[in-house]
Amino acid sequence: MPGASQPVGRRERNKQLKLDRITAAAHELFAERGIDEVTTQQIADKADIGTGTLFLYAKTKGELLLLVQNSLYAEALERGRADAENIPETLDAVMAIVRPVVECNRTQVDNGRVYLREMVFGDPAEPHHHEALTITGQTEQAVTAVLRRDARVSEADAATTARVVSAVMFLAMAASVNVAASVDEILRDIREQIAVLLRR
Amino acid sequence: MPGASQPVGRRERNKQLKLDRITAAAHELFAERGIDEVTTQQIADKADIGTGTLFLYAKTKGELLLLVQNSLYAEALERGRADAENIPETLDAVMAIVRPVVECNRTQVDNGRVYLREMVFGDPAEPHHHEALTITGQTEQAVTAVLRRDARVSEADAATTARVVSAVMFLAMAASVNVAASVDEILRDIREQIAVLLRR
DNA sequence: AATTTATTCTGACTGAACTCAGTTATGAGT
DNA sequence: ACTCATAACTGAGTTCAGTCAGAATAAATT
Repeated sequence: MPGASQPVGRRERNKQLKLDRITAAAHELFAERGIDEVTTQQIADKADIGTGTLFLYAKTKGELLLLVQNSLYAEALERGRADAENIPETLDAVMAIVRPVVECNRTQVDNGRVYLREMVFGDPAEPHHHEALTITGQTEQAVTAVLRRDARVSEADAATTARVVSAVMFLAMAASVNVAASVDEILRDIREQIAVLLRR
Repeated sequence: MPGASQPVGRRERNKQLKLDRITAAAHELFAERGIDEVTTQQIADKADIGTGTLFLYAKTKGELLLLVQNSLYAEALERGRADAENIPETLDAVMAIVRPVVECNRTQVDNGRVYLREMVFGDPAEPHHHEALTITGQTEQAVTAVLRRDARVSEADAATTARVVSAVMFLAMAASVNVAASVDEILRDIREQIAVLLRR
């Protein structure tokens, strides 16, 4: 019997099943109505678990959003990373990484903004929060990698520049000034700032 | 009789008095315990008004924090602006503007972070929120003015660069990674990023 | 001065996130 | 199979920000 080396009891299986149900329920409701129009009670009901149980799997409602969205951002990053490889010009390559992230973020504006809010102000000790930060870190690394190909950017500055890019992205997506802005408008906004950053 | 041109009735006077009491109460309690350890009920009690009245003067608890702290940030900006005037080196001059703001923000870490959170994610239609954004705008203008003195920075780029500086400041102060960081550590962090931004 | 109108105040109430003491299910030991 | 210990679950209960229908007060009008 394959896999018998790791004895996985009913406990583990049930836990995984519940987590799956919670993730599915939260994902669906958040996508449909936006996080602010959904109560934790509704998620618990849809996942067919008790109220208290929900909070065993995610300490806060915000964590629940991170749980649901992290994988989407990870995919977006992967797409951007691939796109960037074939683009020689530095600014264009950086923007190739940025674009899918912004698109992902703007699928639902409210959810996107809450996601960012949780990332910066949430509790880093929580697992889903930590994963979100990891994705941001990987995004910065991808940008760093692109910058290293550019002779104008000193090796030492690449990582710092990537952090700045990250900060610019964050504010462009999060700022209430931009709540009504389209993906392209936000991308233009970000591009302008990164252009100045790279101009030397 | 001077001032009779603007008839100020009991209504107006009472309103001002109440606003003053609310501001004082909130200021004191927030400073003492931090915003998260204070309930709106306690503020109302201390200001000697009803619960509902509080929310006539500030729509949310967050707005209350903005109401209380805006003037402090405005003062910090003024100090920085003055300091920057006598500093010829661009990076140092920018940091002279940054420093008092960071100091102000770090007087009480939790309050400082919530202030930033409200600024980015709060409702821009609210008056105190709007004022906070104005102060940020003025900070960016002060940075812009300093940058314009630098021949390396093109006139057209100055304002954009100032926005980037603003984004860097925001994240350095807000990020949970830095909750335990000292003012000097945060300043070093910001300086490093701005240095790269200005290196050309 | 009395009456009407408009504004401001109020605290009991609501809604929703999150908790916790008690219950139930699982697996280990005998 | 039975017992015990531990982990997982539960929903009534708590807390607190924010609301709202009605009371109170100030101004305007007669």
